[in-house]
Amino acid sequence: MPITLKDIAQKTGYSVTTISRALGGYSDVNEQTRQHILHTAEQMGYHPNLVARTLKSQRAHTIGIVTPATAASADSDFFSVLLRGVGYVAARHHYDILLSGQMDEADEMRVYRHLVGGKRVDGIVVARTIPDDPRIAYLKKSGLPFVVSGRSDAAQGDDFPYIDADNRLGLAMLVTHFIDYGHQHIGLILPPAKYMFTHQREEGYRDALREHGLNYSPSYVRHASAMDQAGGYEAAGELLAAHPNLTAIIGGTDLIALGVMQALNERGIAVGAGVAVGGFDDIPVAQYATPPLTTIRQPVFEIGKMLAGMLIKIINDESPAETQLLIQPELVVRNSSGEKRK
Amino acid sequence: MPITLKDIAQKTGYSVTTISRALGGYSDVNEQTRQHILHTAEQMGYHPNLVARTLKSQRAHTIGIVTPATAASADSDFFSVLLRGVGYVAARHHYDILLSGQMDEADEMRVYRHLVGGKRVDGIVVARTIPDDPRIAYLKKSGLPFVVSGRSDAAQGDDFPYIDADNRLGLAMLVTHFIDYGHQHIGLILPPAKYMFTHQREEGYRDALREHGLNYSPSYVRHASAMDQAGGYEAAGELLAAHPNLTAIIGGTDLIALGVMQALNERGIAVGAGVAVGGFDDIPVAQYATPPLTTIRQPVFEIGKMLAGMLIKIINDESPAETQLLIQPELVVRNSSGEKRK
DNA sequence: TTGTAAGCGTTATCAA
DNA sequence: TTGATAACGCTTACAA
Repeated sequence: MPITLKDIAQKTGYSVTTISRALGGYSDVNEQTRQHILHTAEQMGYHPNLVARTLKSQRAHTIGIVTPATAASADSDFFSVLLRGVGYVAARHHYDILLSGQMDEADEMRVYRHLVGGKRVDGIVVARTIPDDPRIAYLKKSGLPFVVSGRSDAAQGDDFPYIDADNRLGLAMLVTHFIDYGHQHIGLILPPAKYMFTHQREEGYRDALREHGLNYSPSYVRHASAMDQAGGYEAAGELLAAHPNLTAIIGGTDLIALGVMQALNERGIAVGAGVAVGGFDDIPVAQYATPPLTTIRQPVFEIGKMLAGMLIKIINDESPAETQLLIQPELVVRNSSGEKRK
Repeated sequence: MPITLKDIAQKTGYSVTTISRALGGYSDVNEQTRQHILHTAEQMGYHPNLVARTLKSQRAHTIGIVTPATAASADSDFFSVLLRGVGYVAARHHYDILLSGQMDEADEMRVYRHLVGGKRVDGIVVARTIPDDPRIAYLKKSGLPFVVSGRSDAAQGDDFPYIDADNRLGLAMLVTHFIDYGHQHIGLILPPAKYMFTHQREEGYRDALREHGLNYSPSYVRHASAMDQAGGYEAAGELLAAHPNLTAIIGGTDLIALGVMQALNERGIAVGAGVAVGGFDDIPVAQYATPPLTTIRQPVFEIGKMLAGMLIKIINDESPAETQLLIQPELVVRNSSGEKRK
């Protein structure tokens, strides 16, 4: 049913080789011949078989991404926006995106091998790093170009191309903001410890406290069981019970912060005036929360675009100007901060 | 660098054919031989080249989706969630997803030809239909399996596999709810007319009014210039200026409804008590709006899952039980409805 | 039980 | 300027 070079060859009387060259725009084809071939191909509705072309050329013009097992959950917003950014730039370079899904987390390395070994992609985008990420170790060995959203282990130098929001700085900015607003007892509810950015945000918390001469109390810090509102709600309940003296609580993500707000509401504590709340990410919901949520904005869509640009350059041996980028996030103050105290 | 069947053949002394059969689990291979080959393949780190396999077998185990040009905009939530649903089921059937992006809307048919002609996908999911959708006409001709989120033209029978939320019913439910709450003058701000679901929702509006013996006034209906908050805001301004007697306004999507709320706030009209507002879609933001937004919930993630299941069945000639599904949406009453009037 | 050979549709090398 | 021929890595008749 689909038209091949052979079909055009038969119809025009030329060899497959000549058809290929005419369509490929090579100079060593008679102009008349080319016109005839182009015209015939057009009217026959020819479209190259990209599978065959990829097999031969070893170029797929495709970027691979593994969708996280959590993709069905609330957190998936981050991934969706990143993907959109990658897709935006990919389309403009005529690259496609191959999404390979995992059934569960244990499945993840299998999917990476599937993607790398399958030869259908020229490069891979890795998202949501964990400390000492095995995917990165594997990709380094594989030789396939890849870029990473996030870092994996600063101690080991992170010697691979990445773009990361400066999570440490972001959380430090938020803590500094609350200190500036007169808070001395600031709680923190972190996402699960497995994620790399969790540690970076925690570090920012400690750094900012130290910098302002405040005491760092480990018991002010808790991990939510999951990176969603329910996790934040639960952890906030525990934290509030243990430390009624807290005047501000930071959620390690906006969803966690929404859970914190929920817990406060339930206890009749006014968000802002009673206990100030801050989040991280600036998801769309943040500005619609009641009160609107103070948070740290990171440009996820932009990061996706930059990742794709970087990866495509690497694929084409163009060596991008920067291969390790730390993006400065932005403090967005809203009413969940309450009034400045003094 | 990557290991091929040939490499294993050389190492073991068997022919490529035997290697292929041993790995493929065929019965006509000596058990000892198979063990030896399996073991060697394993320790050499063999992974099949899926490009070659696809070229030979004409099966890509991949589902194609074209990302809309609007994917960078606020509306893209719908697409992201649908994609997640498709991906969820695809992964469980060991199918991958090939995303092909368009640069702009004019580019769209080119991308579909690219996807169909390229032979890298076994089927395609189409989203966000328009009346008389040319993509559907093209896919029908192409012979490639496809499923559609949405219908295209009821008059022509929509003779293709689809799953659609019952938009007509959904909006009728919403109108009926407002009528039940005592409203007689209900405005409607629709998304752009190019989308199929816009017309279905408008139909639901008219049907419900008629059913309850209320007059349908075309001037109560406006189209937003875009399917986002700004579009809703602008159109609401015009509508309110022209018809100060309206006591309820429905946004054709939640984002439009948020724009309506913004316009009301600006005029000092209380959402709910002053003018009731309703939306459609139940995006996450809806429940966080102030006041929370009454809306119609459609199970987009579920629809994505069902679409993938249906498509994979069609690909495998399993003829799914249902190929044309209308999903009943759900009315979610929140405070933007205000109190029941009498 | 194993091997030879052809073919999927393309591109590249080499002659003519 | 054009055409045979081989090759990309795999699967599958068909032989042996």
